[in-house]
Amino acid sequence: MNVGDFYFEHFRNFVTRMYFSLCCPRDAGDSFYLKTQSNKTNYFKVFYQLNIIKMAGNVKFFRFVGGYVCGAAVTTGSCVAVMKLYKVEDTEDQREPEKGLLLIPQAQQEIGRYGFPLTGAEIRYYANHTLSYNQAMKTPRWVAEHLSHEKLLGKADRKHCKFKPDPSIPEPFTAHNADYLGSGWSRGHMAPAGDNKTSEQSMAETFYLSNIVPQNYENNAGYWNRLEMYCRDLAKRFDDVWVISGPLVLSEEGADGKKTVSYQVIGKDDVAVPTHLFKVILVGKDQSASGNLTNNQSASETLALGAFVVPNQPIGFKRPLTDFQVSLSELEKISGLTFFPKVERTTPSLPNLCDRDSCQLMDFKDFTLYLTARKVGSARTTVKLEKSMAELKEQGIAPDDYVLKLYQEKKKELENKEHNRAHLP
DNA sequence: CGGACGAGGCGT
DNA sequence: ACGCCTCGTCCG
Repeated sequence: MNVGDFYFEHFRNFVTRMYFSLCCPRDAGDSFYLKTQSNKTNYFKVFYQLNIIKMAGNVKFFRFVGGYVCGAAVTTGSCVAVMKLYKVEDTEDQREPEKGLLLIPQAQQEIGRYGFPLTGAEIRYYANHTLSYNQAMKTPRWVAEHLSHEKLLGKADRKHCKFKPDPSIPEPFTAHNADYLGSGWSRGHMAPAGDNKTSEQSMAETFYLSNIVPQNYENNAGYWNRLEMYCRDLAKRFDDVWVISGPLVLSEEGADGKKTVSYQVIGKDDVAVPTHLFKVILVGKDQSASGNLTNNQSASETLALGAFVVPNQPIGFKRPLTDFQVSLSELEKISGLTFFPKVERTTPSLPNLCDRDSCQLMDFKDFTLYLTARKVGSARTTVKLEKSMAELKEQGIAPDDYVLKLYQEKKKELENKEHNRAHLP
């Protein structure tokens, strides 16, 4: 195959794909997608939007457009133009491979006459998180978020939120609360509620079951919780923190040496229970103020990345986070995902987050003090208040100044309240 | 911070 | 009478 044939093949493929993409049903998410495409694909956007609007439902017109694009490109005979189109194809492909397209070979038109299978894996956008859903597992494939110091301030309260099916997920593919309740598994957030203190709306959206996976109770409230806290802590030391989290079902090697993938499903919807959870953390410092570096240069010099795979089971305080760190390429291989595709993969690989930062989770003492502070702050009776403090003592931990101050303030408040109530007429 | 669960009120 | 929701309580 010579160079000309090579480009022609890709060009033909592109045009064919575009043809089908115009014919396939598209959901509400797609128009949003168009608005968010990079400048690189601008001309494609215009073409797409104009024609989808003007010619909706007119198959003949689609054929005409296909021919027009084909003819125009061919007559220019420009390799540059073809390469440009090829680039666009790449972008589109990566985004929604199931809605592929186009023209040509008669054979493809016949094969796709009634459309190709849809996976529902398109990217879904929420106020403060983004995800791709797995309709077979009834869980997300991955959930992405961006943390910053400012975004973590706020008073939104999870007590006002409820777990519920994501209204944007088709009913046959969504999980329900009943699947989880009494199953022995808790509803574990991928994008944590605690990352959405600034907005009741964005916090409420993290309670959609599209953002939830069946998670071991102790893991959820313990180790994974502390990992999420560490991510929020990173936002104090770095300008930007990007986090991508999701479930995994990893194979296990049996006594006979055969590797097998096996996982529980729960409820009438058969929600898949992951064997592991992953979290990829990318941090960056904004150096735009400090110099004349280009964006790319500054990015490559200030980014650091850590990838972690944590078993979906109780994990104590003895295990350091680094025990669960894996290389990005390793995680990509087992997850089937390519993370942060816009970050240049040069050698050597990105700086290790755990070299640039501690990767240390809160220890038992600090974590227990933190929980005690929460309980003291929310105590509604002096009995509960004293109980929280007694528990702390039982665990051999002396209250620090913060807990002590909180305790004394709360004690006064509750004593007054209870005294008044007792003397009410 | 992360969760579940039971009692009681409300609508059918 | 039953199911659903809210609230309060409980645990790590």
